[in-house]
Amino acid sequence: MENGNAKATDLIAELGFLCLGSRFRRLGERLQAGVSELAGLEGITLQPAQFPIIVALEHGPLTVGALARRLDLSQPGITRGIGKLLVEGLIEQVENDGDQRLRAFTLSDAGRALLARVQERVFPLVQRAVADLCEGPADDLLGHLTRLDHALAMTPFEQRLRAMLSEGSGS
Amino acid sequence: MENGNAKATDLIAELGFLCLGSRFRRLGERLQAGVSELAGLEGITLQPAQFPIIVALEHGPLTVGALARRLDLSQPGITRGIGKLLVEGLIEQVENDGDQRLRAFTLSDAGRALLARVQERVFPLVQRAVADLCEGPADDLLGHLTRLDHALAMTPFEQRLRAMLSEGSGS
DNA sequence: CCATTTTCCATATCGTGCTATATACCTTGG
DNA sequence: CCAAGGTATATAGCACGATATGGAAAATGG
Repeated sequence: MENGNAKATDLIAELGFLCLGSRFRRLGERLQAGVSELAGLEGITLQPAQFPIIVALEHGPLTVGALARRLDLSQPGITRGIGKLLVEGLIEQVENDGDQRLRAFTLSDAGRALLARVQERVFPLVQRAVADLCEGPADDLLGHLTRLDHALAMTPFEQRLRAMLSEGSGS
Repeated sequence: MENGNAKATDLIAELGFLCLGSRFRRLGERLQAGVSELAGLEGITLQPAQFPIIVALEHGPLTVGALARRLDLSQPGITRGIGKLLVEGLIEQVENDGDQRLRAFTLSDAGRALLARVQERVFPLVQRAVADLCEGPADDLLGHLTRLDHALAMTPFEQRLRAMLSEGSGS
């Protein structure tokens, strides 16, 4: 998105409940982009969709199917995410003497270190930035979404996160 | 998503403001899938992301850039959507004697007919289904999202739309 | 008036969700 | 004990958001 200002003419927002799917996707895209940029600034190259996976693995190994159920995402999506994390050496396959169909994974030392870093340096900022974003006179869902869209148009999420960075998170 | 029940273990939902991007995308995906299926049942093969484009063209031609600004989507996304609509004969390029960089499009007769059909047969059901989905004790955004996720897990959006179809929309 | 910059659109490619289907392993029944 | 069916994962490919970049037309300015 090169146009930072959503104008007063955002048709998808005007449509309200119609095209709400597009709207959610747009929002999700922007939020993930912000998280991704912040992580990059912290030297963390993880892509946004990998975060929930490593969080899920925090307390012990899980199989592909278990991850899919835990995150309520499709199994092929998990398989893909797992592949990336394996390549980056953040997770390891767990030895398994039993059912040979199962593939369980656990965080590697590098993965645990990265998760700790994420939890210390990234998540608190994201938490604050999103909470800020969601502030305001609570109304209905559409009101929330409109406020979100508008707030994001005024100040992109990445910028909000950068602001938190420089503001008061010096660890 | 083959597992219709989100369990009580949806980690992405548990994470609250963290991973909200993934959550929005998941929701958007499901809503669009429902709309797509409903449209299919009505004999309308449009993909969900095309709806806002044809709605935007309802009141006259727009250029690629104007559409991108109107819908607050990226220009390449619009170019792609335009391409599909052209192939299906739902829009036509407008003659243009002036600036040769501009490409403006307008609804064809088929496109206008389809839009009318969408507005009559699809949008009212979507409106009702989403409104139902969003009902409940209005609280904060996360409450809304949790309710949405949960409601969608209990009864998929497609099923809700189909219910509306059989219920009382016999036009 | 020509060179440079800007604007508009197209193309290439990526990330992340999905479905459908193939494959390999396990389980079960006859 | 083997055939049939079920389950777990992988692969293929699509939809739809995005960014980055290229080419052509227009605007600008020296």
